[in-house]
Amino acid sequence: MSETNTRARIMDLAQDLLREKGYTGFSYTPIAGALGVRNAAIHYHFPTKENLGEALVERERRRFLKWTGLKAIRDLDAWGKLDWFCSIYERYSQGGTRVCYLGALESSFDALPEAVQSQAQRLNLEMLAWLEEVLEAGRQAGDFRYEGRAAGRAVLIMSALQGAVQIARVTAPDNLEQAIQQIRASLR
Amino acid sequence: MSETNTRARIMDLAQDLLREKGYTGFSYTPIAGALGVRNAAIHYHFPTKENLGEALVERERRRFLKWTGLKAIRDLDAWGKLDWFCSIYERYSQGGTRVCYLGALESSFDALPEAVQSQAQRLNLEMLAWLEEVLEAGRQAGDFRYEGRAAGRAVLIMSALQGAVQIARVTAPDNLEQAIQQIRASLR
DNA sequence: TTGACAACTTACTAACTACTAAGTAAACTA
DNA sequence: TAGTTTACTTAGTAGTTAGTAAGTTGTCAA
Repeated sequence: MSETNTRARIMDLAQDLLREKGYTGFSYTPIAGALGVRNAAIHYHFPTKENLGEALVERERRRFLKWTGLKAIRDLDAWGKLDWFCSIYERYSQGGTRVCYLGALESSFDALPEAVQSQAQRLNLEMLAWLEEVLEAGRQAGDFRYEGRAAGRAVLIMSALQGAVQIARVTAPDNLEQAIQQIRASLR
Repeated sequence: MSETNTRARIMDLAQDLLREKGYTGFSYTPIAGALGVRNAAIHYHFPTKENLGEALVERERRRFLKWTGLKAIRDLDAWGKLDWFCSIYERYSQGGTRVCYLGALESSFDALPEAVQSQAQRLNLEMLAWLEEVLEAGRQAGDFRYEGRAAGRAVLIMSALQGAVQIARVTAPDNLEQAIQQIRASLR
């Protein structure tokens, strides 16, 4: 009865449910069902839903920080970095069936427990800060062309990606690609 | 015991709750509490939550179609129309406390009853279609400058506004204004 | 081989969810 | 003024939610 990776499997299932139905829309029972395990087993690994939610966003933050620290990413030029950032959202979208973490959490922010709110806020700020730096450096290197502050441009691009995965899900999956093309076009 | 506008007051309260906590995060009880009325009174006006949700989005669709049909809006130039569209989201944001209808609904789309899904989809397509037309006409008139299809640009702008009200709520309310400035800058 | 521990189980609980049936009081209508 | 309708009420329902306490079993270390 070892199967120590149950914890990780819970998180993977919870992640999918969160990004399908939102934070208030997912519960322990379907996770337990999919894992062939009782409800209380989930509570063994994550005593409260707040713990699980926090762990989910924390893992995503660790992943983002790990990736952005990688030489392979750091060595990319400005366009390469932008493409990588957009590809995160293409993966989130999963062909128009899901939305991104922040989109799923932020639209029901007032219903989130405090620990989840603060993790979501931190992930948001970390992604925004990284993107701002890429945009600033890219403009200075002559790769990007845009007006105004890099911080504002970062908000625009991240907002557009977050909004586009949501809109793509209810209209056409292709709309995410449309948005990404336009983001690229607006930086030339 | 007349007070016939209870129906409208229910909708107004439900609207606020929906845009604070999302569809699955709001329930009849707090609405009844705020109105000083019993739970069952809400069910008298809206038998099911699906009915209430549908009525909410339908009303928003009617409003959007009414406004866009108005001479005052139709007579605006391209920049004026764009500004009006952005102002919808400034109103939605309410100083960074709420999100827009579509953002609230789309991020938990798989948890919505069918009637609400289809209303949300229709509102989305109607807004996108209107914006596309404005962008196309604006480019032809020489007001806007951008590359690629107008439909793609419409997705970009609407995605950005929808995402920005969400991001503004958890970071800084000012971020919506930053995004709007950048939308404008990217059309010049 | 014993005892501690990890990873569960069974069997619950309290609170909340959407929803309903039956009754009531005031207003409007024939 | 009798009957109908409108806008509720009281008093429930069944289902789901997050969470808990106490017991069970396999693994491993001393």
